Amino acid sequence: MAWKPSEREARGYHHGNLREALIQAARELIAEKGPAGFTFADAARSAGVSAAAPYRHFRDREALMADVAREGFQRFEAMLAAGWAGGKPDPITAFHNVGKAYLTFARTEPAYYAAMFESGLAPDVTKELRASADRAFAVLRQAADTLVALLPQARRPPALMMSLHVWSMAHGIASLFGRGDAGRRSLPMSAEELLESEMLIYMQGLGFPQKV
Amino acid sequence: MAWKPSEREARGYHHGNLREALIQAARELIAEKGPAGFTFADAARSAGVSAAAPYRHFRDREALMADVAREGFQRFEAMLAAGWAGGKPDPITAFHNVGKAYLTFARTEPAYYAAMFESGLAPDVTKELRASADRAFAVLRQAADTLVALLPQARRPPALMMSLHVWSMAHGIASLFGRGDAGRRSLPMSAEELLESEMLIYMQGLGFPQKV
DNA sequence: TGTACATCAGTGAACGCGCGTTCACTGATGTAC
DNA sequence: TGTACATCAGTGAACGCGCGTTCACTGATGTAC
Repeated sequence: MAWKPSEREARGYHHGNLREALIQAARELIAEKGPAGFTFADAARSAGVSAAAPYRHFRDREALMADVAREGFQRFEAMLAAGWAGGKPDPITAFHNVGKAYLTFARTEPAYYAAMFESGLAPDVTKELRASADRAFAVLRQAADTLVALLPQARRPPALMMSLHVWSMAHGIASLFGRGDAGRRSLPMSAEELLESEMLIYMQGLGFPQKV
Repeated sequence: MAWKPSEREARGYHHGNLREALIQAARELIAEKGPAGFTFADAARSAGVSAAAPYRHFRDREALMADVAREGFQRFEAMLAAGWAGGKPDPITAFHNVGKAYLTFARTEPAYYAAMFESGLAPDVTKELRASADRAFAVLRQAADTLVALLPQARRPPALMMSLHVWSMAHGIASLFGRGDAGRRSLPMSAEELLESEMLIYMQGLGFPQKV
């Protein structure tokens, strides 16, 4: 194995990117022990820095948590948008893909997901957090807009309502069944299958054809 | 104001019902500050007892939390069963009432709800917890059994799947919008209306008539 | 290119605090006779 | 009905620990000239 400087030697007195390193450390600790399972001091320790250092970047633990959540919503938005893919190959398939992307995010990024939805943070503890959460929801909302437009005018549900319905399905499944962490409830089918079938039945109820 | 003995004077050396008092104290603290927002010592203090006393009744904080959750599931089961009311006046109406009961529970008992679903407890940290959770779910499951039997045999969905769908809807709405605590996301419609419409569309998709 | 200086982002020691946990104890209660 | 005794459910003092937070400090970096 080639010689590698110790982390401390390598970085010297200044860390260089402590802010991001703390967010990263917080994510790892949340993934390990849940959103309540770490302290400000823990995060500093994980980042290889003294307990006083984080104060240069975050007012307190909550401010750090809010930034983890904000970053999470940004990636969440990107993931949902990638699922939607501008409504390709067709809006209905794309809508199902948004649902899949939702669950994939919750499964592959349980720490972000926990910070976003289970950390006890108020949704508008900061303007930035609120805005990034709204932008993520807007992806779902916009997909719903496109979908309802496929229906004859007389039978169009409110797109906002539809997007809230789908959000609640996906969030319900993700938080009950769809997480990497141990101890979740187990199921006779995958979370993805469960959401897929649920959305299918729901959309049937709205009068959508299976394909467009 | 009439003379009233201080709590300590009134109860004397022995508390009499400390176990229940600690569960009650935990509930109040959870309602105030969230499931992570209290310590074992806090609970003792709230119950008016020394910090060592809880050890006579609970191994640690987690054991106390598990008992709060267990008690919560028992009341939850009762509430859902009351909503179902044996399928009266008709199964479809009764099914909607189960959904309403779900949200009512989450709203009126946010502390129980948090202990049950958001405390980070593993669902089977104790046999008793697991069993009480299963009994609550069984109410929903049994209602679904009754409902699917209304459909022509060829179009019956699996009742387990149906009950998981409805559970995820209700849980999703409850945890995103339907709580008493501050900081939840606000909505253009009530959580109840949202769930009612969601279930209606879903059941339409399964081919249920509006009434039976 | 070199030097002086301001600014920034860390350190590490210190503090007070509350928590979890143990322990020998003690007051109250229940029961055998 | 009274007494002795076992058991139970509390007390309160003590401990070690880690956290949050402040502070004067210092090493590194950037910039003006």
